[in-house]
This record gives sequence, C-alpha cells and structure tokens, in this order.
Amino acid sequence: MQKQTTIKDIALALKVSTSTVSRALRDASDIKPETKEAVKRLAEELDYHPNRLALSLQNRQTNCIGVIIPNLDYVLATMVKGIDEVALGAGYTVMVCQSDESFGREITNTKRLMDSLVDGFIVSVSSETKVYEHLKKIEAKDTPLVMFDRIVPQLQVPKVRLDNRQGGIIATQHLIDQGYKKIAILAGPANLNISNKRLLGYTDTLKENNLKVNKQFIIHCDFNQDYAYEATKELLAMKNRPDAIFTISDRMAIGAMLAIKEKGLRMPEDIGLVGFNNEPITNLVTPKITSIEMFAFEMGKTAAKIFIERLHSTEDMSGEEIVMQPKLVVRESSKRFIT
Amino acid sequence: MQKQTTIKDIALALKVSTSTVSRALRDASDIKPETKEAVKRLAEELDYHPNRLALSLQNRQTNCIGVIIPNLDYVLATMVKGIDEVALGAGYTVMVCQSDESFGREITNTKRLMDSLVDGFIVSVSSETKVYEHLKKIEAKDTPLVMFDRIVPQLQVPKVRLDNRQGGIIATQHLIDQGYKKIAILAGPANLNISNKRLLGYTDTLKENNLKVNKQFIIHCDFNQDYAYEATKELLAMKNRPDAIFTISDRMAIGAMLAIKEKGLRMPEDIGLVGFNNEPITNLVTPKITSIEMFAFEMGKTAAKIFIERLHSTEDMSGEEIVMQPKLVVRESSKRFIT
DNA sequence: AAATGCTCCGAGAACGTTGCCGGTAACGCT
DNA sequence: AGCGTTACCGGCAACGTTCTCGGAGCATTT
Repeated sequence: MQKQTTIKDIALALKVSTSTVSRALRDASDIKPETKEAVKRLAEELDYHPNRLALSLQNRQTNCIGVIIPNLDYVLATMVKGIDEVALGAGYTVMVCQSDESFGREITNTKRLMDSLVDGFIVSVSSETKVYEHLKKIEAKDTPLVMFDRIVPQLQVPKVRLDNRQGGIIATQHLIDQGYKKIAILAGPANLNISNKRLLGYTDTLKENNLKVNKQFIIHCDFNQDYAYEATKELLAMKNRPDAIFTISDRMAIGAMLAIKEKGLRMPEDIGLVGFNNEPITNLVTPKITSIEMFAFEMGKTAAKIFIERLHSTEDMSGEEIVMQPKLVVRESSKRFIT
Repeated sequence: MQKQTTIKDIALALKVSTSTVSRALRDASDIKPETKEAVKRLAEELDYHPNRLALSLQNRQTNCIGVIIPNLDYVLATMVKGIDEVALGAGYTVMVCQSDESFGREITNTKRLMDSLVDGFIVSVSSETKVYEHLKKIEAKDTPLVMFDRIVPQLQVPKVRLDNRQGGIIATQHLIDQGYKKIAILAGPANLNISNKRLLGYTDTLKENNLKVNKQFIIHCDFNQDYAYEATKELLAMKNRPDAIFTISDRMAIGAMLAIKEKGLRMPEDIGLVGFNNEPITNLVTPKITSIEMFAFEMGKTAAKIFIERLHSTEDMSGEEIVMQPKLVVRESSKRFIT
C-alpha cells in the first residue's frame, strides 16, 4: 500500500548505517551532534515516522489496551471515556470492541486481540457470558486482565466494580422509607453478577425490615426497555399488584414507566419507581425517575489506572478489588413524603 | 511479557523447518498430509496463535480500521455499531478513538494510528476542526480515508453523509405547514458542514415560502444541552419572540424544551419545536419531540462498506459521495393541525 | 539408461526496528 | 613508545512470519 519512509532510506541518503540513524532519532548517546542534526533534519523533511509494528514486534509490547464491552450505551460509553482519558495520558491507545451482548462475539474479539495486538485487556462481560474459559486463557498467558462493572467474581484478576448490593439496599430502603410495602424488582439477566448482587441487596433489605420476599415480584429479564415494559405489564395485572418497582437499570425503568402510564397509574402516588445508573434521561422524563448514581466516568478511569499499575508491577495484584459506593438520587417517581 | 508459542517451537519439536510448519498451518500445497496433520495437532496442543504483528509487518497490512469520532453519544455510538458490524464481517478490527470534540486530540489520534497501526481511516471530524492538514496527510500517504456524517467537502475522499440541507428543508417546511411564522434555528458550530447545510435548508425554505430570514433568529452554539438552554432563554426573552424553534440536534432540543417549559409556554400551542437525529429520548419526554431520522446505523454500515471497497479497489474513488435521505418524524412538539 | 516430472521440504531473505558487540580513530597519560 | 580512554559508528542478530528459490528423492517417460 503506502510506501513508508524508513530508517533505511535516511541511512542510505546520508551514507551512514541504520544503527546511527536509529541512535540519532532516539536521542541516544554515542552520536556526534552534527550527525544527529543531519539525521533529524532529513527525517523531518521526509516526514519519517517510526513503524510501530516493527517496534512492537521487537520489544513485545504494543502500547495498546483491548477494551471489551457488551455495548455502547450511555453508561459504558461514559466508562470508555474514562478509560480513554487515562490511557491516552499514559501513552496507550485503546481498542474498543463491542460484543453486542453476544458471547460468541466476545470470544471472537478477545481471540483476535490476543494475537499480539494488545498488551492486555479491560473487560466487562456480555449478558450471555456464563463460562469464562476465554478470560482464564488470557491470564494463563500472563496477559494482564482487569475487569470492571460486570465482573466475574470467581476469576482471580484485579477488579473495579460498584457495591451493587449496597445499591440494591439503598434503593429498596428508600422505597420502604417512602411507605411502599409491596416492592417488586426487575432484575437483569440471572447469570450476571451485578444483577444478583443488586437483587441480594433488595431481598436483604426486605428481610431487614420484616417484609416478605415475594417470589412473584422478582423478575429476571434482559437490560431492555421492551422486556421491562412487558414484565411490568404482567406485574401490574396481578390481583395483588406491587406498589413499587425497583429496576436494575434506567432503560428498564423507562420501560416500566411506559407500562405504568399506560395502565393509568400515577407515580409516586399509586406506585413508586426507582431505576439504576442515573442516566440523564431520568431527569428529563415525567415524572423524573429516582435512580442510583454509579460514577461511570470515575469507574472507567480507575479501571485504566489499575490496568496500567498491573502492567508495570511485578507483584501479584489478582486480589485487588476496588469497590465504589453508589449514591441515591431521589426524584419525583418515588418521593411521597417530604423528608 | 507472555511467552508466546511460535512457529519455531513447533518446528523444533517436530524436527522440521519453520517453512514446513508455516505451510501446514496455511493449508498450502506442497505438503505431505501426515506432516500437515502432525503440525496441526501440535499447534492445537500448544495453543498456537499466529503473531499478527509479524504478519502485518510482512505483508504491510494490519486488518485494522481506525475510526476517529468526536464523541460517543447516541448517534455516533449507533454509527460505530454499524461500522463494527460490517468490519467484523470483512475480517477487520476497528480501533475507535474519540477526539472528545478536541482538535488536538483528533491530531494525536490520527498521528498515533498512522504509524502503521491501521490500514486506513473512517473519520468524522470534531467541532473544533477548522484546518485539515492531518487529514490531507493521510491521503497523501495513500492511506485510504473515508469520511462520514461530519464530512469536509473540500477534501477529495469518499464520503457518506446525510442530505443535511434536505433535513433543514423538511424540518422548516413542516413547521411552516403547521402555521408557525417566526421560526428560529439553533444551528451547531459555525465551522461544521452539517450545521451550515441544515441552516441553508432552513433559510432556503423560509425564502421559498416568502418568509423573512431574521438574523436574530439564527444562533450558532455547541451541540450541548446547556448552551441550547441558554440560547433559548435569550430567544424567548425577545420582545418579538419566535413561535417555533428548529434545533440541529436532539440534545439541543432537550435544552430548548427545558427553557420553554420554564418560561411556562406550551408546545405545540404557543411554540413549536423540532429536533434532529430522532434519538429515543424524543419519544420519551413530554411533549414528545418531532425530529429528523438520519439512519445512523445504516450510515455506519455504508461508511464501512465504502471503506473496504476503497481498500481493495485500485480505481480512483475520491469523487464517491453517498448521500442518505433524512425522514421527518412528527410528534407532539410541533403538531398543531391534524393532517 | 538418461531425461523429465512430481512431491515434499529446507535455507535464506525480507518486513522495520533496536540491542549488543566490536572496531577505528584521536587523544592524553605514564 | 606504548597504553588506556573516549567518541563515534557499522555489522549482525533478533522479533515471528511468509515467500522465493533450490534441491533431494522417487517414479515415470522416451
């Protein structure tokens, strides 16, 4: 394709060896100032750029980070931005690959990047991922791997995650404090750790408050507005319907909201609603939706920092786990009492 | 870092040459079936993966596409998804780099990827980009470059874009048809082509309908909810305020909506509002916002297709320009009459 | 019996760069 | 005069892969 100018071209033109050119360009010692100047001038003139491929092949590092994420929704995009910021600052380029919530594509992506294209991975698993051989293989090859947000607890790698149980707790406790008694939860995919931890926070809080845990009120469904809409319709059709719904994402909260409105119920009077992620949209719909802030940008930055630390440190960091605290943001959809 | 198994390891173990191993792995001819089998078995056993770096260095192609985008909002994320889909299918990996609307970072990103890391670029410029030397340099080096969405007309490269003028026309004509007479426009950054083309459609349509173009009603501001909010407040504070606002993005429409609501005006009765992009949020707020669908996913797919075509074709494609037609989606914020 | 053809394989160069080693010249010191 | 030191530079190997070329060994043809 393109005829790149190489170190050889410069060497030939200046009648010196490639070694000398290399030295000059790298500001190494052992070089006469005049030669250095001449080389640099010609390099500038010919618009020389070092071939990163050759460099990487030689010193076995690419200065690239592979970021595998399930999609590019608001939260993930924000996290990626955080990763990007730190990575760029540290001289790394990130390769973002979406698995599109597909296990198969997650595997394809990791495999492709594994072949010496990246120095390591920052991963958040897809909702389909139930088996982790591809991730184990990464660490088995001594390639740094850091997980964030949708982590896999049983893997011995550094992790950055939200205190999801705590998120479930503060959401549920808030609803209870507002006088709701029959609280349903739209939990995410059952094999996702974040789902289960938020669900755990929910059940624990119910028990804590001596409220019955009703299995019918626990619904697992995809992170998807439409599924949430359907699930909510079913919930509301019950003879003994819930008087509050806690959804594990804002997208699902939107779906729930649509179903609630369609049914003609008022929020927060007839039914309470709490989402998760604190996306901007929660502040724009009517009623505004109470949600849980998870500091996505910070989480992305932290993940990248940990990754770079892992990359340069020789000691074992597999136990490292950074847990961020969520924060309740109360809005109209659940505020019955003035507190 | 990791001790990769190479073709050499296999050769050594099997007491054959690396050439033979290479042949076996590539299913080349000139190889005895038994040898091939043996090599393949051992490769499997040792979990051999070819070093993409070495391959790329050798045949001067990386099978990577550099995608430079200004941010990762809904529209761009959707486009990236489209690019991803086509690229993956064609055996390419994409490197997504956000310039974060910063000219400096756009340059950094292109430079970094230029150094033999990608086979070419798919680019949408930042809102700060007013000079295009970095993009010219790409094509000067015979590296394929395709622009999409936020294109630069004066560059001789294949382009995929929306018919932005047409978008401006249908939005403005719709408002006129609904009886609005004093239509303001929140245009984007003045140096962005998409802004000016949508603006052009707006002014042309006003003239077409014998309506006066009021310079005070044309406001350039960033693609930003807050700026749009402020700008709208100013518009509404005029003695002779507009009775409709056309914003060049939905994010700006949201900002405008907030200002309108704050002022106590009703949509569509007191004032009409039309956005651009047809993001899901337009359908969720109250009132639902009329918008222009731009088929972002399709545009992403097309850009990737054109890119791959450009990559493999020898003939000049610099004149290629694919123009997609926008579509008006009428919602509550502008519908005064039943049509 | 010699020539030809086929099947299979190895050696070596190349891609662009750096690291290591060695070498030459000039200089100062005993 | 001989030696060590310094400053500067070139040669070569290596990173992992493929490509081109040139065989060796054997069977078939003339």
